[in-house]
Amino acid sequence: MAVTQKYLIVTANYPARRLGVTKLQGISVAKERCPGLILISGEDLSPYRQASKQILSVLQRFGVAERLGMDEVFLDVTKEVRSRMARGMFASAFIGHMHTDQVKLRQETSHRPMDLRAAVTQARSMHKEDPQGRPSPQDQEWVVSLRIASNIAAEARAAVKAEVGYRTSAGISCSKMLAKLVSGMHKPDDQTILLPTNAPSFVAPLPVRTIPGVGYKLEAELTAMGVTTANDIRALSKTSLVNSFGDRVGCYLYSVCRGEDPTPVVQSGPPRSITVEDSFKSCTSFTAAVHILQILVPDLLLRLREDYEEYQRRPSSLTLKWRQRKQGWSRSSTSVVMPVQWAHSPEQQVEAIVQACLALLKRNLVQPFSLTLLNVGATNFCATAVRGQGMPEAFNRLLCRPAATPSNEPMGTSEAAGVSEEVDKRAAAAAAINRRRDYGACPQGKPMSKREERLLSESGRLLALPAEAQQLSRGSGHCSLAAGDYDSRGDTTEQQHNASDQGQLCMAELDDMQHHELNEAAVRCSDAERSAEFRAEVSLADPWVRQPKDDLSPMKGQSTGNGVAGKLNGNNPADVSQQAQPHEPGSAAGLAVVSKSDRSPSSVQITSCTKDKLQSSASEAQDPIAKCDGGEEVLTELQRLEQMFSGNASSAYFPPEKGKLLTQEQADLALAAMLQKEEVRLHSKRLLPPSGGRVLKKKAVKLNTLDTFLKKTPQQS
DNA sequence: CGGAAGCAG
DNA sequence: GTTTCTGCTTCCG
Repeated sequence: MAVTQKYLIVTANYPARRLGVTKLQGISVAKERCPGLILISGEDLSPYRQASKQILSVLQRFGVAERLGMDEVFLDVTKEVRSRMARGMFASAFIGHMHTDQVKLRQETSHRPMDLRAAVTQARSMHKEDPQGRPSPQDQEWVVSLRIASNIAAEARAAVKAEVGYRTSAGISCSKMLAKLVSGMHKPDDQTILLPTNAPSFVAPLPVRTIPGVGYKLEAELTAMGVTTANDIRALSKTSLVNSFGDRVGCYLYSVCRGEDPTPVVQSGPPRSITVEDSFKSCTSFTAAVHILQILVPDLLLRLREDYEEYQRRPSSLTLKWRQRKQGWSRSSTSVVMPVQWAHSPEQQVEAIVQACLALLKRNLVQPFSLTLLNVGATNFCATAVRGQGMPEAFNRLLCRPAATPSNEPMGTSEAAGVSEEVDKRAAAAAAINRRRDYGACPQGKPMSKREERLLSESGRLLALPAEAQQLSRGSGHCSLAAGDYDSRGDTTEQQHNASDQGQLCMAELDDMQHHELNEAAVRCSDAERSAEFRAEVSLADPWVRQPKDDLSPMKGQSTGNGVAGKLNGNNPADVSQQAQPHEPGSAAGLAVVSKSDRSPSSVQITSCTKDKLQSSASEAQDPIAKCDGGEEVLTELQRLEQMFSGNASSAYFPPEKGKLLTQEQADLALAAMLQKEEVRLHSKRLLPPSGGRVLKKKAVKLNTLDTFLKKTPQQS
């Protein structure tokens, strides 16, 4: 069995791999090698996200868990090891395969040179004897703690199997790098131990590419220097490594080639970004790009809604990335303040994002272009306010999530959304994801003909699969996604049907005039304006926001030249001093559990988080603002703003963001800007009588500052 | 600070 | 024929 995306195999189960099916293989090649191959569409990742979440929530019971991509987790079980030692619960034996220098390695595939496998699968050793020889006291301490760690790993994996149903593999050692290196040694469904004693000789002969953090580029650079193995790196001085590769990478390489890795396991929180993307052979016009965005954006919004339900947070930035045909791998990207009003209807939200993306695209590209990928994403998440907390009820209704309600209280109106409705939404979204297709592209990587290319760029319309590609999809039974898609399009217009019959599905042309207007409006609305609006809407404080580095780093500014490499993938080197020292014998045990599922060979996503900060910051944000009756109608925007402004409540609505507290003045300025803008809007719609200066009267001082503020902000252009 | 690049699965 | 769909971190101007 294999999972597909577009025309590629993205992962395959072990029987298929044995027959030569590999990751990122063309489906046709895979079918040749394995005619009976069963293909599963992997376009919708949500089942994998869910599975990953379940697995992570089990593993988290055993220690500090750090997600690595979609299906691997680092677990630091130091605490549990110590606790067991303190209680006298010593393990009588290792569980798993002890990796020693005697065990030969083999390369699993040339496709993935970084994967290490033991050449000879030893008889499964549940009670492997301790290594022979006379270990030093230090080594002996490691033996004791890693014996316990290997038992914990076995328990954790057993729990995953019992509770979620997946087989897993694990590596057990004193650091992330070592645990990871040996984790796949006895895949599937077994674990491998590496004693720190054996680390230097284990690492030395490895090709540099096997070292986590050494990718394609770094390997190439090293090779150019005549360095191919970890041992070759050892010949280089730390100074020369730092000179060649910079502080971070240089120090990391220096440590790692000696079998040492000081990077700590860092508890993973909720994702810091959520993105959706689609690739295609070609997209040459803004109109075509809009079609693609209209498929992607609803999916993004659904994921954001789910994220909101889980974490009560909203993103404050919208990012757009694209790849151009000629540029190969590189992606360009740009971002703006998230243009969405969360109180608006889903349709309005989609439209707002699509138009913002279009504006970004227009700012960066001129037709005709040739995009091969679009990615829309949300980042900079901020926690939302809690209902109540001294906010006016109108504000609560508009901007806040509901306060926790007692279980016996009847469901509110909007929150009552209902479980079935949620399920419907998810199903609809899955259908939407499955509507993703190759657009102008063909499966099997068949390029578009010149004529098709020309048609695409001339008409600005989107072409779908040519007839022969449809035939292929239908006939072979693979890519059931593509075939089923056509059949299930109940809403196709007549025009589309006709086009489809000719082998070219022209998706409905949008009303260009309408687009043009909307786009102009989007461009007119400056980022600063949207920013002000948005900040009012969300963000009291982000409970998961990272502490500013200064706070975490008492050693900031000090030298890191003590052999401690900065974490390659992300930590302040100073953190190490405050966490378990992986190389301090007996005090720590790193454990990597590599959770590679067999049931569905790929998975994703997050679980836990700490919410303690939310309450405190929310209560800090309380402000003695004018109370409103709960039962009144929703205020008009202008009234609402005025109320906030006159009530001196601005700071309540522009509270800490990313650890920074807006000053009262800044908050007032932002609020005043919103107020002014809203007045202009209402005037332009003739909803207000001409009465300039109304705002000015209220807070003359502030608005003087506002004038200078606006002058300094070159947003008129 | 935004965007590019590199790494990861 | 270097490709999928993500997500993270660091570097750099």
